[in-house]
Parts: sequence; structure tokens; C-alpha cells
Amino acid sequence: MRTSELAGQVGVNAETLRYYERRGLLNEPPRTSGGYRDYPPTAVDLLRFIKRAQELGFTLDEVEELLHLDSGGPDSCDVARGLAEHRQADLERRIRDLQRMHDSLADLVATCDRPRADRSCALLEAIDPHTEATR
Amino acid sequence: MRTSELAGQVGVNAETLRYYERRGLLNEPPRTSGGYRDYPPTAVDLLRFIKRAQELGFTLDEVEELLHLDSGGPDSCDVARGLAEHRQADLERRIRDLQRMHDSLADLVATCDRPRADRSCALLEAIDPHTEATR
DNA sequence: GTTGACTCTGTAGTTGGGTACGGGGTTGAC
DNA sequence: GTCAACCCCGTACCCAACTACAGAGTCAAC
Repeated sequence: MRTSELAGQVGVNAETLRYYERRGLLNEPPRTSGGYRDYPPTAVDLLRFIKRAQELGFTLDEVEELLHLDSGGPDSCDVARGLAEHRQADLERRIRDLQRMHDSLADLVATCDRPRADRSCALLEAIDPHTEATR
Repeated sequence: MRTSELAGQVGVNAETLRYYERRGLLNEPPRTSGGYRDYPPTAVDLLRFIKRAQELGFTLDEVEELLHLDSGGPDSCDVARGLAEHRQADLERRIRDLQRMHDSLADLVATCDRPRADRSCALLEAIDPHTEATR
């Protein structure tokens, strides 16, 4: 299977495959006599694994670690679990942060409906009450 | 007020101020006879506005827009509200995405507690059941 | 045997928000 | 008048995960 065929099946850019190879995420596939990459059919599943893991929030470095684990010994499962739980905790943190941002913003937007003096914008004032300054 | 004093008061790197100036976020302050930037005291509030807006999830481009609005006409309030609501919607989307990732990951980690055949990792299998491939 | 679509390589650019560095000039206390 | 501590500028670098490009080679159909 050639580069663009594989890329097409998985829905990634063909350059991305070369990038993954450079990065060590994909092993170098065999080459045809003309020097073209010739991927085995299993490469499709491998790439889908990578994409799925990315969707779950793993970085490519972590994906690489997962791939090593996958062919690893009996302790691998625990390591994988650790990675996944670490990801989970990180996601929880990020969700909390975004939620805080969202709530603060909602408070600000709510000020828009308050009666206000002529030309003053409650929202902008609320972000910082003393804004005059350099510009 | 000199660059590093301002930076220190707001808690940013002094280089960041030059960066904001290059970007057009801060106007060029007056200079001393020796060519040093001499910020007015109000610059502290301005920078705090910028940092606060960043914490709320606004990009620097959006912050710049907010700053323009702040000195703008009576319609500015509506524009500002629009920007804020757009940010809110974006945050909601991102929160939902992360929540989905988190839930999927939780499902995977749950498989870790299931009884499993000797050396196979349910978590890794669950991400993709057919992983053998190129590496 | 020629055309056109594909592939190869190395290198460089993208995004956003900074940070770092080198080689110089200024300030102010001693 | 000397010294350290600051500041100037332009430029290059950082992160992650791609994406683009130029110039060359290959393949398959006609």
C-alpha cells in the first residue's frame, strides 16, 4: 500500500505519515524497487489506533509510549493504566479551568443587561474598572 | 516607569512588553532622553486588563479588539458582548469535547479491572482491537 | 516515448504567545 | 571615572503537530 492510499484510508495528509516516521512513531516500511514506501495492510489499524488515542487527548509522545507498551511484557497493562489515569486527571484539570473561565465570562455578560450610564460598557468596565492608560 | 518595573508589577517578563508593543497591543510609550521606555502609571491597569482577558480565554487578537472597543463609540458595548458570547460558546464547545474524551477514557480505564487473559491489556485492546502492524 | 500523476528527499513555514541572546548604550551610586 | 545593573534593538528560538515546497525520480497508460 502506498503512502497516499494509506493516508486516504485513514483520513490524514500523506505528509503526516512521513512526519510520524521521522518522529519514530511509525517504523520505516519496506520499499519497492523504485524506492516507494510499501505499507502492510495492518498499518491502517495502527494509524487508527494513533488517531483514536489522539482523540482521547494523548500527545504523540504518549501515543508512542502506548505503542511500545502494546508489544511489552505483563507489567505493561499497569503502565498503560497509569498513563490513562494521568490523562484523565489532566483532562479534569483543564475542564475545571475552562469552566471557571466560562462562569466568569457569563457573569460579565450578565452585566450587559444591567441599566448603564450612557456610553459606558459594563462588560469592559467589569474586566478592569480603571482602564484609561497608554492607548 | 521603566520596562522591568512595569513587568515586575504585573508579573510578566519584560520581553513580553516589547512583544505586545510589536504586536500593536500596547502603544509605544514616551522615551527618556537616553532612549528608555517610560510608561505612565496607568499602563499597569492596562496590562492587568490584558492579563485578565487572557485568563478569560480571549486571544491577544481579541484582547486588542476589546481595547479598541473600550475607547470606542456607544455601539461598542454590543460588539463587546458579541465577542464575549462568542468566547462563551467556544468554551462550551471545548468543555464538551474534553468531557467526551474524559468519559471515553474512564470507560477504558474501567476495563483494567475486568478479569483478563494472561498478558493482554484490555485498555490497549480497547483502543483498537486489531493492533499488530508495522511496529 | 511521452505525458501526467504520483512519490521521493531535505528543508522551511505555520499557529500563538512568548523567551533568549548578543552586542551595544545608559544610568546612577560610589 | 568606573562599575554593576539596567535597557536598547534585531533576530532567532521554543512548543506541538503538522503542512508546504522545490527539484528530482518513478510508474503506468496510451
